[in-house]
Amino acid sequence: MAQGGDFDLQDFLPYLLNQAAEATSRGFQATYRARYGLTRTQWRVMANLGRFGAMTARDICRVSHIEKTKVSRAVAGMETGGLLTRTTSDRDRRVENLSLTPAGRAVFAEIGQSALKFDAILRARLGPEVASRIDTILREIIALQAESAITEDD
Amino acid sequence: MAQGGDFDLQDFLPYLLNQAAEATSRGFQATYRARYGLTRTQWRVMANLGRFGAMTARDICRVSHIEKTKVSRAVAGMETGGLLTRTTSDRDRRVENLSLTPAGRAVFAEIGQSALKFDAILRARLGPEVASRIDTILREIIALQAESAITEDD
DNA sequence: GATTAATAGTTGCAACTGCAACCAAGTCAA
DNA sequence: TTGACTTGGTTGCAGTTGCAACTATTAATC
Repeated sequence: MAQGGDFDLQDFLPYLLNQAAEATSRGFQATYRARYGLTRTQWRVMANLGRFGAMTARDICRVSHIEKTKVSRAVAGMETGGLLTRTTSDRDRRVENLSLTPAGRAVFAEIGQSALKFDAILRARLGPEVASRIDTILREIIALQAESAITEDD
Repeated sequence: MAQGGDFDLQDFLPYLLNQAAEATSRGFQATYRARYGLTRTQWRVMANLGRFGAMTARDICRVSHIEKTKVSRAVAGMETGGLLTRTTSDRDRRVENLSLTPAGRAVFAEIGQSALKFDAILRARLGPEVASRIDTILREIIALQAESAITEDD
């Protein structure tokens, strides 16, 4: 029976995923942070709006699994930065419809292009076989966790 | 030629990695945080010390790519929590040798065991083929980024 | 209609983070 | 030795985060 002392962090899947995620994210961060003054959450919000058009904050939370308070603050910042506008819905005045301004769309187009390039370089280095494989696996992992939180009661 | 507007966050490798990492980490976080009051960095420091015995803060930074200030603060907290001791080296009085106390080793053994279990469940769900494959790929990605930061100059 | 519950979004707070600046100790060279 | 440089580790600060508590609006129940 395995003892806790046998545990090696370097083989722990959540740790490996974190390392890989941080390694790749760090490189791209410069693009949206230094060059456009966006936080990561802001960039993600922008990416969703750029992709899907108008959405509510709640929609963004759903599709990208970001905390609603993070989205709230990101949206506030982007609004004052002139990147998006919000209009409260007539049907339900709790709801706000978010959409990128022309300026916001322009920024999205530029960062999006950098992102495509970045992704392509990354995948080129991994090779086509691995590059296509990794997507499937990662999505599987994400889905796994969504469907049921792992409960370990000692 | 691809335009920035074609960009889809859901296919962006850094994003997928982040989602997968967060999904898996969140589940395990409860174990070390709620149950033992450790931060993630503290848990990682502990895992390294538990695995390798005495190390310096600098060593920990090297092997696990954690910022030195994070390590510094984690170590301080763990010391006041009675989980580790530091003794300044005689040869070089800048250096501090860190090692777990018996209490620290006990906690490590328990969390380590939970971690092994957690990892096993995760891999079981993925299936053996994927589980073994993902390690290789992730390590490849980590190594990629280490050897050379991607530079994209528009 | 009044009461209760649910939902969209915000805010306060305490903790965590990253970066740059810092201190103390050691090295190297003249 | 003195000075310039490196290195191990800490600290200050400004920004980000997560959680719980909050407001405002709508829905449900009686």
